[in-house]
Amino acid sequence: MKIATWNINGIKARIEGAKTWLAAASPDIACLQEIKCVDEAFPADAFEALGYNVSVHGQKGFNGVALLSKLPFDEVALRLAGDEEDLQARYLEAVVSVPSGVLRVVNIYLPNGNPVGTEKFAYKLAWMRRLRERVKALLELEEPLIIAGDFNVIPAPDDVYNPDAWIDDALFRPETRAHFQSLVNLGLTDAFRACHDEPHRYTFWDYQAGAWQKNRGLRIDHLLLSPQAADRLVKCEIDAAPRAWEKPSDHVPIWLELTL
DNA sequence: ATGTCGATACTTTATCGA
Repeated sequence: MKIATWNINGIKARIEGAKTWLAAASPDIACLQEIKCVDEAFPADAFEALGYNVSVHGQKGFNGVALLSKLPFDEVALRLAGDEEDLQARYLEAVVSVPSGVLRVVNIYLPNGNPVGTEKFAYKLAWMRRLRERVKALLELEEPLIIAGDFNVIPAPDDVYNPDAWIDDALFRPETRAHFQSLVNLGLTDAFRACHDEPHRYTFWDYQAGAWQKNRGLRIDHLLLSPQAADRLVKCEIDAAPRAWEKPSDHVPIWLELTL
């Protein structure tokens, strides 16, 4: 079973690229972030035509996540527990049935948090604490579980082209990295790092200043696995090719294969 | 290099978020 995550940076602007990539890569489940549209505007029919069931949690203009699955959804949850007043569309959790039992997928668009020192950074850290609480509860189910998405976290200095230039950024602040480590320390496996130890492998290149051409990127899109999922991990790859396409997202897909 | 992109609005050029 192949599971992918991709911050597409606007589904209206990216529908052709998304269809092209999905048709070629054919993941069984795809987690999309930053769809930047309301539920009614999401082009579900285009993905249904490719064989996907579609679940959307959108909002006007910003954020927004969607789950595409060739397997039907048994359960869907659209909110991250812990703050009833948080209305930002950044979370979508689903359960599907697989031959070995169930697979649970949590699709997240974790807050960016810049600039540091503002309420945005406080919101990011609070959101990470809420995510940790949810994941802690889910791990007690002892199921294959994947937390996938745009984490807006650079886990280590080897995951950024120039760590010194990023030390004051919300994606790389010590507090951010500590919160991410605390999440992983619940017993999760970073699927990409379980399969690859080479430094400077990226999932994002800024649109500005020729970042893609100069390979000045960040590894901020992640697939974290429960022990039951990690035991079944076969491979995990970043597909950087779409970054060179016409009208690209600034992120590229990352996917993994599990034996389920 | 203040270098780009996507969405929005009392739109045709600004603003915001990333």
